[in-house]
Amino acid sequence: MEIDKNYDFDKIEGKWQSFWEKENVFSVKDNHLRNKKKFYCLEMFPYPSGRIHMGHVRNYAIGDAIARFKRLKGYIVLHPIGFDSFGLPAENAAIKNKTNPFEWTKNNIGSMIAQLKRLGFSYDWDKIIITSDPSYYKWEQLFFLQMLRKGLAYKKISNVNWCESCHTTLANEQVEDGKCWRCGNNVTIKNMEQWFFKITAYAEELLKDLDNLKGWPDKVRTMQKNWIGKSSGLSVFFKIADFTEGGGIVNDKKGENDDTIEIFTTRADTIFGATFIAISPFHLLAKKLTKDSEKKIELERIIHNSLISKDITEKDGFFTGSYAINPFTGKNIPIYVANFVLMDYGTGAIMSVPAHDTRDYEFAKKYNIEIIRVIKPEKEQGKAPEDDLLYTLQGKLVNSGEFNGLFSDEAKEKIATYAEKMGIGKRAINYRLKDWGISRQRYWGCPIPVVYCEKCGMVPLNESDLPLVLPNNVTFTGKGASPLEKLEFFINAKCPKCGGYARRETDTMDTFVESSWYFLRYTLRDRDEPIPFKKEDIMYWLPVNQYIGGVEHAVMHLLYSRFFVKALRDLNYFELNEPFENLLTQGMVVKNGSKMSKSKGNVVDPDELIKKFGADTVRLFVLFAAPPEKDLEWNDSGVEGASRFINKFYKTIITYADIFKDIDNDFGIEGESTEIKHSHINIIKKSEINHGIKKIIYQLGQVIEKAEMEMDGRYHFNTIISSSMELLNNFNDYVTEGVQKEGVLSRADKYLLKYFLNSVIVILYPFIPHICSETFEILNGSEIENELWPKILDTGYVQEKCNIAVQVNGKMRDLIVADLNAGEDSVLEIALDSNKIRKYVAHKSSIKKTIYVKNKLLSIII
RNA sequence: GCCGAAGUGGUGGAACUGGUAGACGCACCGGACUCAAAAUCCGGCGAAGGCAACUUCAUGGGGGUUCGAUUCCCCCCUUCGGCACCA
Repeated sequence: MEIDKNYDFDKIEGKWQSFWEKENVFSVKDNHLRNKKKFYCLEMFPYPSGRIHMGHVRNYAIGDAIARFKRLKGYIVLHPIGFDSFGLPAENAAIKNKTNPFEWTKNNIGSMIAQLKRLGFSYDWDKIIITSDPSYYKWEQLFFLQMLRKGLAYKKISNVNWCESCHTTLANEQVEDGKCWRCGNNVTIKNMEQWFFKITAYAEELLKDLDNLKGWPDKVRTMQKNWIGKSSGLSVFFKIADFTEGGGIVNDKKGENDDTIEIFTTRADTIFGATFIAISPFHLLAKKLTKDSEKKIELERIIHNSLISKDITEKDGFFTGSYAINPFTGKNIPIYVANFVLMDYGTGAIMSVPAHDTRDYEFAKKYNIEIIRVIKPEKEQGKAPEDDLLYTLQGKLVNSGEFNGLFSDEAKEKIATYAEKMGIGKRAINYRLKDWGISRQRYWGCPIPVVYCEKCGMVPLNESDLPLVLPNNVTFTGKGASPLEKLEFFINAKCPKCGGYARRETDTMDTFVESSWYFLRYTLRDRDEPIPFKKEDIMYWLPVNQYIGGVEHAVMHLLYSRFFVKALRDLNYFELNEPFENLLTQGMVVKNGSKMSKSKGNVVDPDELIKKFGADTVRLFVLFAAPPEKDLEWNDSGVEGASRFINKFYKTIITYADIFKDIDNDFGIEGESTEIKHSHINIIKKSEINHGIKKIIYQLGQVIEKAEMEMDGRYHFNTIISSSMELLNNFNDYVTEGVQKEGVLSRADKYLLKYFLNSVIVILYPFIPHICSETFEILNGSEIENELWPKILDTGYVQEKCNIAVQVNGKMRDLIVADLNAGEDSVLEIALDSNKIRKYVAHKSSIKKTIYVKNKLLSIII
């Protein structure tokens, strides 16, 4: 082949990209390799916005490095890509530009595929997934029906989050700081009928299994743990007193709960200090107990305010006029409606202990409610007099009858036991996690396969009628409800049960549903098979060995996916508990300290960079500039540095290509382990090897080892790359200077130098695959894809001398040279010989103690 | 407010289980090549003092453990992230 003198990245990258594509190099198709060890490498799939941005480049460069490395290590690697193609932007574009979401999405996917291919990622393109395709969401609809049957999907009326700008409801996880996660608009509360997935049924398992996810960052595990928010405590029943200021409650005997309020507390030790009951404005009893017409207006006002915003700026409430009996003190305590009590946590009612809870304290102060102290700090500290009334930590019980003198923990236990014995309470566990609201009042999503029949009510579609295809010919006004509601031909349906008229569900599913199982679908080889995936494939490929994506999905996507896998497991699809074994959350790409965004004008366009420097350079910089979990500060001259290295690398190879042309790679070193030896024709004697070469081969060995370690989960590619740069510098130094000193290269030397260069090429291949494919071909005339990770060679290199740091009284005073593995005595001799040391240590007799770390350090204490 | 992570040269970042702080880049400075520039190559590069060899100080600040601390412990400061009336 003809070798270009100059590095022409366009030509080289184009050549290898079309080779990879034509030969389908990265497609996993061989079913007979199943006895090989597998590796499932997955990056979070993108939304097809139309353009790849630097965040994607980073995410996929990391994934590609891992995938390519594992192939070199002999694994059979599944490395797929797809598009999370349902979602609002397509619909918004349709409204704004009068485009069709199908067309818009299709075009975007097309241009993004081209960009991904131009970056040279080693995807198995045969496995591509497009979630807005009926062949994909058909299975999602099937899962929905099966979950419905199992009670894991259900519909209920409740207060849900509503985003006015996206014109749809949102799941709890999708509200950040009281705002919509997508558009940042303020979220209000609406009372609506909605579909839910019963993720709470798995709360305990989702929590417990976090402990097994050792390959996840602690940060993400903690976030999920806090999100699930398990707390154990006590449910206590407070009887409502018969006599009230308002004239007594009317017990209509409809429910026996009418004379009892159940509360939940984690601080049962403070129950003697409960001086009022606070109930949520949405609590059933709030209406019932509020008789007074003025107070009814109060209640309406508080409810109204709670619906406008999730934020409570000030504590607000009123006395209902009724009292409850504290079962421990027997005293009547007032029942308040309070805006800070959440309806959807616990029972929607609390016992309020103003002396020991900040919120209750604030409320009690505002409404002049009695404050009784029942916990004494273990150590009284000097505090301001007002603060004296509020103490929220644990301590010793006072004013608590027979429980006086106990410490909080013990008291909680005893009080719970007592309550259970007396039938006035029971131990209870509550979770902060709420069921996953999946209804979206939008068009561009997976249709929910149910109808509403006038006679039969809600009826699920027959499985054989799936997919329920999202209609194409839709007009977008951008106003009011989902366009589906106006589509007569879509809405009007036949009831699967009675055949009568039925109205179709017009809500679509949250797009997080598609991303909750796409990693399972990738495993299916033949997409025409009438199944979502094969159990056998799932059991072989899953769990994903390495998952890579942004930390912004720590709770949403990653929690939903874990739930989905458990739910599908319980629908008997497979036996798998967790989808993702190892998780890497990469940092953002930032410029001038802030996230790249159009509004800040600091966006770096990957296309322009590729045009100017090539894909390898962009990838190299992205991996070199920072370890993956950290934010990456963009730096234009840093990219030039990466480009410089790649040019130098290319030049080095072509400069020496001629020397190594006829040197084959099949050789062995005398004394090498037996199983390789017999196949070698050429055995090198250690004595034939130049010392300088032994040295760089030794250094190479250290880098191979280090790279293996990093690729085993820490993935600090930046250190591998910097060591490789050093290796190449050493090589150049050796061939320009060392050879002159040591004389002509023997054949043995050439074997080793070629091995050296090939090894460096292979080490760098995961990061800059195009130039490594090219240079490997130049040196060997074959494809690097058939190559394996380099073995460490023992050339018999012995580092005869080593540097030893000498400290006197803990301060570094000199660096001395000693024989490798020299004993302490001889090292001390050399140290005492040094002028620098002698300045501090005049006589050997003045040494009190020495500490010696072999080949490293001698610490002298005088 | 609560929980968590991180603070190292001008800059991005190295430093495996406590053992030579600043690897490898970038920027900058000097030199070579050139009519000149770019590119490339060679050299320098934490701070302060000194002609110098060298000395002192230095991993956000303060303390501690240790012969020895960027690394372990305690307190504080700053930045970032998560949760935010979850009873």
